[in-house]
Amino acid sequence: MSSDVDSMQPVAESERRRRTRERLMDAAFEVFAEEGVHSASVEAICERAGFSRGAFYSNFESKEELFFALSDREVDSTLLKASELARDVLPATPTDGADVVAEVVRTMIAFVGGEANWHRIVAEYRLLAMRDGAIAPRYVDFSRRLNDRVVELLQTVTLGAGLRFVGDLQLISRTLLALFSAITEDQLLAGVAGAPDVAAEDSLAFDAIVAYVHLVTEPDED
Amino acid sequence: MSSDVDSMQPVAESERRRRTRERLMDAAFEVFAEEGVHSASVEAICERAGFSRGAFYSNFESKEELFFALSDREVDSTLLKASELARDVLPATPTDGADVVAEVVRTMIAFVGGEANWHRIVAEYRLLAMRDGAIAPRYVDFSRRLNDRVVELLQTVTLGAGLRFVGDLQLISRTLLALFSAITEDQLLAGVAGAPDVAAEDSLAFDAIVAYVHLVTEPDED
DNA sequence: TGTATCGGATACGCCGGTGTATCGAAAATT
DNA sequence: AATTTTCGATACACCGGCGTATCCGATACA
Repeated sequence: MSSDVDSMQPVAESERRRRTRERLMDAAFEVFAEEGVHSASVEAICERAGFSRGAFYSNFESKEELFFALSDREVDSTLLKASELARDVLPATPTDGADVVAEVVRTMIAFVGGEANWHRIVAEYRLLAMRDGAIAPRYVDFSRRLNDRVVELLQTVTLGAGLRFVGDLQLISRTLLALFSAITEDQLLAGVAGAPDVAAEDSLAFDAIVAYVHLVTEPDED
Repeated sequence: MSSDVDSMQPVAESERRRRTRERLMDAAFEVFAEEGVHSASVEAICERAGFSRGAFYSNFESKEELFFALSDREVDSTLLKASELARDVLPATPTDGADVVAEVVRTMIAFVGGEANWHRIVAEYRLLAMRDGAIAPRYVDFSRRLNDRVVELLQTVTLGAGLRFVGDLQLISRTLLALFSAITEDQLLAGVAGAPDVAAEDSLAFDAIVAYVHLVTEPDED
């Protein structure tokens, strides 16, 4: 028997193994975004990562396990970014524009909108959840945690020109998330079709969200 | 040469052929919703429809062509239903409840919310469009036409207790559509996970939409 | 430096699904 | 009723991708 009876855990994976898994997940992120989880072949993922299928099956049991590992990693990263947005980015937004709300919305779009592939993956994650009872709880949990994070954000943040959110923050957060989804989707769709670079402002949803924020904010007596 | 020089068009398809195509589309509708367009095999669709693959390739060039034909059919049907909603269903909504807005929203959910599979297909349609420049324009067109239809609806409809929408109807429509999407997704997700039958009211998005409608309506001086 | 272990590469057999070519029955046409 | 046309069924060859078993080089350890 082992001399150390306490170390029965699956023995911390080697650094090499960890790197390999990361590279496979990086590759899967791209391939999933481009082709979709179902169409993406294990072969394509391995090729992108510069590994063989042998490496893959040595690190993951199946494509599904890889997808779960990947989604966990990206969900954590997304929640971290949301915190960062509330803590660092939003407070630094310039407040000299004509419409402060539009400025803030623009800032948020710029912050999260660049991640086109992540939006594609979230959209597919949601879709998979709408079909598969094994995936649904995972996605719902992500969705709930993201909403909670945004509620925190709304609680702590005061917009540039002394504007403050009023009303039920849960509901406001839910509405904002729905509208932000709509904006990023509009942008993706425009990008995928002809138009090379459309500004967020071109989206109907952009105006919708600005109008909405105006409805649910009021001057903050400070 | 033909005696009738004018009839060079692809000669109206036979009734039999039309029925076969319909049955194949019906089957594809289900299979696409359950498994997704990519994973759905032509074989599975044919089996569901009670045909062989021979029949399929005699009627459609490929799975993609079938998908386009199907989406056209369903998009038309959806737009028709939206008109029906504005013309027949909404005017008949009871107005005796405590919260007329909630009542109207419930009615609309009941009207469109039953179509779980259609929502799955729309979600995938959107996702495919976000990846493929050939599909994007089709989806954007659908999305735009649906929004226009809802704008018409908002223009003509007056809610039960003499409430009227005020503000930019385009933006309101866009917001409502985003929130309705959110509600139906919440319901689907809850259904797919454990919960057998959750009421629309259990969705955070339901409260969000009721709150929003209150924000953008005012008494109609009639 | 020798040896053991680990981790990725290679090679193999297998299967589901594809698209086509051919055939036969049913329907339309005369 | 005879014949032509239409349309779906059947059969076939083919391929991409899968999962495994085995091998071999690199790395860790003594």
